[in-house]
Amino acid sequence: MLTKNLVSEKESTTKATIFKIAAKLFAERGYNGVSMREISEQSRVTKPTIYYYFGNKEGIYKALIKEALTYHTDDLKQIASLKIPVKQKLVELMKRRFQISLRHPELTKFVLEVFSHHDNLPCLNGFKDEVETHGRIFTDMIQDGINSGEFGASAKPELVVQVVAGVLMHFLMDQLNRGERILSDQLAEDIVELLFKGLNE
Amino acid sequence: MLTKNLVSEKESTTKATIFKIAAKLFAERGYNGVSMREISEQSRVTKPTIYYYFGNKEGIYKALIKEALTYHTDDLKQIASLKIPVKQKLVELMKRRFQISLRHPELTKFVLEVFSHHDNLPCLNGFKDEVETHGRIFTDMIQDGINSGEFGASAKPELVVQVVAGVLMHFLMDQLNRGERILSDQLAEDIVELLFKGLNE
DNA sequence: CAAATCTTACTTACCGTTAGGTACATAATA
DNA sequence: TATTATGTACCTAACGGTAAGTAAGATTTG
Repeated sequence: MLTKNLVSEKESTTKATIFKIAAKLFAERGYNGVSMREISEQSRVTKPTIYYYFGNKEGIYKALIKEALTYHTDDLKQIASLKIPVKQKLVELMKRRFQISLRHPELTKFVLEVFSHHDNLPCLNGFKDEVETHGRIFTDMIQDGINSGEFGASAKPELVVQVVAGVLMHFLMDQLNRGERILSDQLAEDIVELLFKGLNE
Repeated sequence: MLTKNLVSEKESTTKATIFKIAAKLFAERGYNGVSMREISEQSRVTKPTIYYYFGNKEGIYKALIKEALTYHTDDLKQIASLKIPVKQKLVELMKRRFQISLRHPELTKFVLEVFSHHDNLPCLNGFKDEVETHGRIFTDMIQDGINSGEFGASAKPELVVQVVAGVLMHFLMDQLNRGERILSDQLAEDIVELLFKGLNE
């Protein structure tokens, strides 16, 4: 278990309320689709209160990204350090990402937004290092699998990373955009199994 | 080759100019990140001219999505009808998507936006049928591969579709967000080969 | 101890700017 | 001349942001 909790799970102070409402709205309609007025109204505080706590619009947005990114990177680090086969690490990663995505869909949206920044917002530039760190931990993990002989040597590590990351993100996105629940521990296992065995078996 | 050309390749009428500029801007900063004023200025026409041709802001956006979606669906249909192994169809699909993404990154962004609608824009609801059609063609194609024994029978068809689609979209997205060129025919072949053989070989 | 001051957490009321959109005049074309 | 295409000038609503003020508690000071 992670030591650090999510802000969105903290006590219901004014700041935390704004944080949670903003997360929900930004996740629903994106940065430019949400106004400060709307956040303030739904948070049942006045606009300047938001500015008091977060400085400006980018301030809240960045705070939300930071929160989500830090959580996911910490989680990945912890998985990477486990003493289990790499294949199991992939399963564990998928399971956890699926779970957090079900529990905190808003924050998951922010991570996806940063990793696949559709609209290039001014805010996202400051997080390249974080993203790179995340990517490096992931790459090292796959490389371990190849080095130890667990994965085939013919597989190019960077390619594998991209494929796995792509599949993971796709399923997260799919869940976020649907009503019904599609993610499950079983699905995580099935996906990794398919990637491992390939289409031909 | 496809019979239908892209609007963005048509002659340089006022309407086509607006269309192209709008595509570029929306792709760069998303629906809410672009103003009609900006489109009009960069197109070097006045605002009412845009309204004359497209009705309102959603009008241009929908026209762009329609264009991109139709093109991609037609292309997929054509690939599905080819008399080659399904594995080769996947390679062909990836190659073509890679190529179109390099030649028309803006329109590719619209397709990705519809398929992975981050911000749920009001405009996107009208395209669910189109998306479903696209998905069904794709699913049928994979099912063919399983039926014919080309793919392993143990693989669940829906899962395979999701995995392949996820990987494809991931690489398209990655290309769109980078400076250097990463997509190539060779990469398309490598990806399909990896998916086919699996990680263990 | 009490008056004065500072600090925190907010609100009221407003700013200048820009958003999407349009009524109407005019130019070009057929 | 009728229709199509484009420009001028403007509307209202909403935007992000802020200056100024305040109620309540903590802290300092006489």
